[in-house]
Amino acid sequence: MKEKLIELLGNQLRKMAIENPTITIEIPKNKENGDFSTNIAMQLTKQLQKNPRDIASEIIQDINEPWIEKIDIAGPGFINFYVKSDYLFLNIPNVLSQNELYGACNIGHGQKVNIEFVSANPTGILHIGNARGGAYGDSLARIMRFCGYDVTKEYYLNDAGNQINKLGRSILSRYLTKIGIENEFPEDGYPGKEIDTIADLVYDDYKDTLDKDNLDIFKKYGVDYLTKQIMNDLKNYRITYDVVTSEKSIYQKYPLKDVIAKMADNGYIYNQDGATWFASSKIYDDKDHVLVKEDGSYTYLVPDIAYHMDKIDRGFKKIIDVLGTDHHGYVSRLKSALKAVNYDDSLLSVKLLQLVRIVKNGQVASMHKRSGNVVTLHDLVDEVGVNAARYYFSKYSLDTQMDFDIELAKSKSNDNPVYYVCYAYARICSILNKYPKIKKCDNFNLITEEEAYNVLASIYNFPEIVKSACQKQMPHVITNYVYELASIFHTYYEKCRVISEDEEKTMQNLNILACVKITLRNALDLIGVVPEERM
RNA sequence: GUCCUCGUAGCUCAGCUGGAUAGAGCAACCGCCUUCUAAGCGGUCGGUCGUUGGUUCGAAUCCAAUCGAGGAUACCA
Repeated sequence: MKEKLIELLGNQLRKMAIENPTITIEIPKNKENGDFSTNIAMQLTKQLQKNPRDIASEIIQDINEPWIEKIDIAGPGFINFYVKSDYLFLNIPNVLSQNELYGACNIGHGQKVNIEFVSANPTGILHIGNARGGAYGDSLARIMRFCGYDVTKEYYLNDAGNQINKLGRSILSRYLTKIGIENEFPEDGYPGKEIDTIADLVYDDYKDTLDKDNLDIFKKYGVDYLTKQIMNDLKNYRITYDVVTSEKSIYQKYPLKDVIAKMADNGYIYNQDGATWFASSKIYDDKDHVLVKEDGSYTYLVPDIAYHMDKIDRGFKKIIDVLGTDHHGYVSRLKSALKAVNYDDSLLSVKLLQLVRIVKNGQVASMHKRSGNVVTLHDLVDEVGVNAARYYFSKYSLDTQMDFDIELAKSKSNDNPVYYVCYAYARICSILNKYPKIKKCDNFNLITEEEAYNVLASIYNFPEIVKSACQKQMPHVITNYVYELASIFHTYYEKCRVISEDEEKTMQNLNILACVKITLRNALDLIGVVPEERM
């Protein structure tokens, strides 16, 4: 419909000798302002040196289309179109036949996209901050896939380096204590309960035969166990990955020496104070950074550069990293580095999410691992369920600083709007289940209620909403939409009885219900929520 | 100090590539269950869009300054 209007307006403007105007058609918030609206007349005021209302009337003066009921010029110069509502009814068979594909499009044209998210180090189990990034990354992936992108969801597993050494030493310490050897727990070690569990596992297999020379065994047990836990927690949160890339494998594929050599060839490397530095300030950064420390070991940046080279080499045209805002300084470093190795850094975009703060008894609590306030993803899903958790985190834009109130989440979970939306779905199912066979209608002459039009108009908008969520890379657009559709549906439900003596009208209403069901389900799927048929 | 993000109703948030009287939910108050699920519906109350300037026919939206909150500025990852 929008396309039709744009074409029509384009023709009108051509008659006025205006070529290639950028016409935007929007759907007015207020229904009194028509079904569709454009502000083109106001945008042309400068160019034409005329008052916008005059331009508008000139544009519309000889429009005579059967499908347009009325055209108004309103306010400062908006052109409002009132379209015959047939187009809403025409959409019904369309929704029913597209079914789980309703709302999908192909603006991605199969372009290869890599979305990396969560990627927590396997040194502990996932917490609530990972829940936010996870919900975002996974939903974005679903949306982009729905829009025709070839999406790879990826987890970068840091199974090497300093953090893992710490992990190994932590487990070793617990193990030694267990077999009665006195030792001190590493000051910078990981204190979690799971460390004890892993030490037990090692003991089960090796009894008391190990000592500090077997650090590699402890590291391996730690990484294996925690990776399994992490993946399991994510799976229960409805997140699965297409690819898990291990840091170790990157070392083999891209020897870190070579990476640095390449940067050196391009003149971005210098030595100072016994360390090897990257002159990132010559590119995007305001500071230089160390790549090889005085003791000869690499900083985390080097494997990360290699890893992103790998992503580009694998042919991805869009590379999206989802990170916490505390990594914000890292972006210019990494982009500089990619440029320094002659890779196209514009392929990489980083989504920064504000950190989740925990509120306990009205107080903002620190969520540091040592503080004991860590809320794990596992517990969260246990307490409130996947649907509520996914919905909650998909509701907010990435740059709101979210305060997560533990008590609220636990005690008043029924206030979560996810139930409002799922309730709409359950109401629909309850009616549809009474009619195992629904005849597809092609005539909706008995549907006259405004509430029904509103439902259909909302459904009609869905594909646009999906596109916009995809382009803006903002899944919360879907969440807001789904709530609105549920609300419009509830109103319709209260106002118009679906089932009545009039069989034909009942059938026509059931067709509408089926469309709402499809749209709700498709939209919820994009944010990882699976509604129940009953509640 | 420098850089980034945010500041919208009592609370939690939408709206931000400039457009029509700034929208939801929660909270408060008033109505609605003999009929398809009341986890619902209808209504009332509630806003100097942090502040001050600027650009514009038009600014919550863009620009500058300023105040406030959070974050980044490691030979940690």
